[in-house]
Amino acid sequence: MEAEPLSATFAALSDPTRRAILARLVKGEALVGELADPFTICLPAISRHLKVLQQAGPIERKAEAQWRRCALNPESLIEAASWIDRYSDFWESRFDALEGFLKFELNSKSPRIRGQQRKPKNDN
Amino acid sequence: MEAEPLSATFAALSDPTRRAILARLVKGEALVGELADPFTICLPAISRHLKVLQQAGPIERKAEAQWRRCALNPESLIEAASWIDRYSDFWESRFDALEGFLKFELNSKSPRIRGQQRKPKNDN
DNA sequence: ACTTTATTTAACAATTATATTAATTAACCT
DNA sequence: AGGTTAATTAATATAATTGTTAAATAAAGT
Repeated sequence: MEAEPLSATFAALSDPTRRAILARLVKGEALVGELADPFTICLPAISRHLKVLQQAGPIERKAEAQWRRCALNPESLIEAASWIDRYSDFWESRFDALEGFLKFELNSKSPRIRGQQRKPKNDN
Repeated sequence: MEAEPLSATFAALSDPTRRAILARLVKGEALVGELADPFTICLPAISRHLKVLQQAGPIERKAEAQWRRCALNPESLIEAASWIDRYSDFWESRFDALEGFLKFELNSKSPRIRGQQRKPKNDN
């Protein structure tokens, strides 16, 4: 519940329960009860996590009678990813340097393709 | 200062002072005093922020006499970016849907290139 | 040895976050 | 109307975060 959008988004992502909720929602929309199901913590706690996620941006909730259907709203996640991406130049140049060092003497100076160094997606 | 690496990294990024410190370090290594300079908060507070950043991964500190030289250590940032990237498929399919809608009737069904939809890098 | 410089740690206060149980709201069903 | 279901809010306890000032560490300069 930070004033700055980025701070709020990163804070929202800093909790494993909330990340698990997002991981669930990427598979499709869900009601609060469905989201709460896999967790041992009480429903009000989940409700608060959802509120944090909504206020920080990553999810939206629409009322359907007595239910609340939750869905991903990726805009803020894009903002967060974009912020971290400022450092991709930095780490890519580092990887390039390492790669260059490992390949030195072989086909040195041959142009290399950038990007795609990012690690494969893993769970939670 | 979370047990889980990802939680710790996102928590570290959730503070604007710490993000500003990282933004400074991408331009090159710096001593604690230099990092503290632009801020109005006291030095011990900065020192703690640096400790949080180090324990969460994004920076490393090496002692040089009575100085501590701080440098980026992008590994954990890559992990964080990778985590968010799980959602890129989701938001890209959304953008594709929007794009497809806007272009409907024109050259519909023509294959489109994926990726590069990410927003340009902005400050802090 | 004494002082200065750079940084960290300790002690403390204020704020924020998280979980729990109990109470409340709101819509549906009969 | 009365009861059930879904979810949120209130009240409360506890823990974590952040900032401040004062004290401690540690190396360098004199």
